[in-house]
Amino acid sequence: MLEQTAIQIDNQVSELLKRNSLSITGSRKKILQLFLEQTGALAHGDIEKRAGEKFDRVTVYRTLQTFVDKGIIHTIPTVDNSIRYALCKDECSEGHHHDHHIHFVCNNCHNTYCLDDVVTPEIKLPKGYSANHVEVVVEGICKNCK
Amino acid sequence: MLEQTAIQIDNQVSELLKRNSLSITGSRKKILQLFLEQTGALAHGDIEKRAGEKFDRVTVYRTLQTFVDKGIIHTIPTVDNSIRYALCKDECSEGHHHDHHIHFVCNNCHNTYCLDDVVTPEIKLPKGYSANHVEVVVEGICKNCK
DNA sequence: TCAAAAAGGCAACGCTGTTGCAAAATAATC
DNA sequence: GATTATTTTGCAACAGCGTTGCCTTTTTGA
Repeated sequence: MLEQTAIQIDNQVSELLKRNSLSITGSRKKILQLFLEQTGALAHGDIEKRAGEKFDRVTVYRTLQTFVDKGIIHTIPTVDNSIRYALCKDECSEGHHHDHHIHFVCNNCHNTYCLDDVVTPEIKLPKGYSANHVEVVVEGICKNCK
Repeated sequence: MLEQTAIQIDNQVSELLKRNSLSITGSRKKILQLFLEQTGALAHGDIEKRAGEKFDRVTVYRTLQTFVDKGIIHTIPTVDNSIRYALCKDECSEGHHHDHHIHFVCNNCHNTYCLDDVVTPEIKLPKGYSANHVEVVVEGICKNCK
């Protein structure tokens, strides 16, 4: 991956916001940047810590909600009941998430990763049940901690 | 399944508590009964509503925690970030849960079921990742709502 | 540049889950 | 069956998360 200058990232972020017809504001740019700089997923707490000195708690909540609504990020359920957020791949659009990948939580570094190349398996359900969506969360040790 | 009299259930509950070397108290009996009467899983809120008139919020929390510690119930993560609890099968013991089944959340009746017969699939992870535990939650329509 | 619209900040609130401590219930011993 | 030791409960208080309403500030678009 090529190194990007601050200005390039800034442009990338603004582009992304425009494409989703969102106003370009400080908090949105800052929070999107956090996601772009980050390989794993972010908990609300992480975001608040890193962006919270400049922005209000409420703004962070509202910004994340906006991003989820627009299909820019998606949520990941975790066993410890703390929602995490990660960037969606481009196929997602407003009100239509297509996160058919699995999620991986490292027990060592506690990062959450979207394993985009691992497709959720087919699950054979008992008679009478029909599936809409399958969520798979794997816990273990990630490649950086092994 | 045979109908059980109130006394039979009461005995069953007391037995279960004794087997786990727990004191037999009103709240524990009441909450265990709720689980035995119920096919699906229970959210904390459900339990508080149905047992909360007689017992304090805190007692419900502590009772559930005790049951989880003893391996009597297990937690189920959900997409909406509300923990649910369900009875463990007999193989579970103190500090050692073996819930290798998948969980099903109905989008219609919002019940959560343990599908004990559906085993969690093998997931092929990318190089460097190793799995400890796999959690599968399927959303859809259950057999009672189809 | 200016008005309209959108977003942010602040204060307040409700809900969830936790902790410490005293009172009550249960278990264990005689 | 009574008495003591242990466990559990209820109460009060608290911290954290997430939300809402309202007013101010920023952004947009004309």
